[in-house]
Amino acid sequence: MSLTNQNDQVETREVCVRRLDDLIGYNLRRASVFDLLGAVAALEAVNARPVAMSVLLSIIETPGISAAEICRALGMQRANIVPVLAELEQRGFFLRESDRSDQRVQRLFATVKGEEEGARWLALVAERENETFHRLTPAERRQLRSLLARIWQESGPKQG
Amino acid sequence: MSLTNQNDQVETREVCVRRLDDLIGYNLRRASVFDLLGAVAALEAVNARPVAMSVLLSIIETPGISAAEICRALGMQRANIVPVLAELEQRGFFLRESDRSDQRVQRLFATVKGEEEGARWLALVAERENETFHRLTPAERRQLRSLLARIWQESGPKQG
DNA sequence: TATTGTTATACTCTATAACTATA
DNA sequence: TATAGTTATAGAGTATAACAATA
Repeated sequence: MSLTNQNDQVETREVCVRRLDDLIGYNLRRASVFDLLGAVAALEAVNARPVAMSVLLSIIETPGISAAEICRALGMQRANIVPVLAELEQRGFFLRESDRSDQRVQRLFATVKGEEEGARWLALVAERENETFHRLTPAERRQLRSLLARIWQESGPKQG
Repeated sequence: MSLTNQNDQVETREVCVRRLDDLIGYNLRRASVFDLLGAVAALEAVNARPVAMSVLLSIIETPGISAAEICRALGMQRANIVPVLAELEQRGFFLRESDRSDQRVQRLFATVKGEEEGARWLALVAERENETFHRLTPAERRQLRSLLARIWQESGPKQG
């Protein structure tokens, strides 16, 4: 027991940080910005932004999801989803339906056009990722995704 | 030869993207934001921001580096480093010295106080990373950092 | 009292254009 | 002409406060 704890303690301090490049967070940020530039470029052809794609895919993947639920899932503020939804709605990608049991919430459902467009956007970004991560093998990409998911997922509603 | 190529082709398409969560970039972004919140919180106690830390550490790690060189290394605009340097200079963390052979450039050198503060900031952020990445083992953290570094490093001056 | 959708607003970060001085 | 440092400004992205309607 105590031996195991001791080993964990030692292991926790095993990662030595001497320079900026040693920080995981720094590399995380640089890689994320690098990737984001690619995603923005890939979505330019279809007049979309990464956040809009995330919102549309949330509606497609969870039919009937509400705006507030999307915000909680994506980690964004309720106020900021309003113009995003307005544009997606104007382009005919989803419909709003009042919840019968709770008049406050609007249930969102993707149209066929919205489903097609969302799938197209996702494919464009996924294709671009082949370039962005061309230095990594498929196995390395899967592992990277798995490691990243473990960092932020199940982290609770508010960072922690 | 052609068999190898075929296998590579197959491998490139092996990573299947059906949902938003399948995108590496999405997980990259979420993990980066999650980490950044921690870094910002860790640096609040010393009145610093992540970018200011990166700039100060650049000066410490490369004595005599110029502002333009820092910008190229960190991937930021020259215009945006001005207020960052102004604050670091005002706090006495580095000195400017005109380059003798080129009067346009200023060589930047950290003071002892600046070196101490930079090391302190780095330690604070590194300590925070132990929380941020507590779900990953030390080996996984090193591998993550290695994978991330390969994504953005040696990517040329302008994304690619 | 709490939540949804919304508006308005502020703040941060980043991007662009232009200027000067030097090369 | 090209670059360094600088200024001013514009644009995203995100955050906060408040509101009406509903629970």
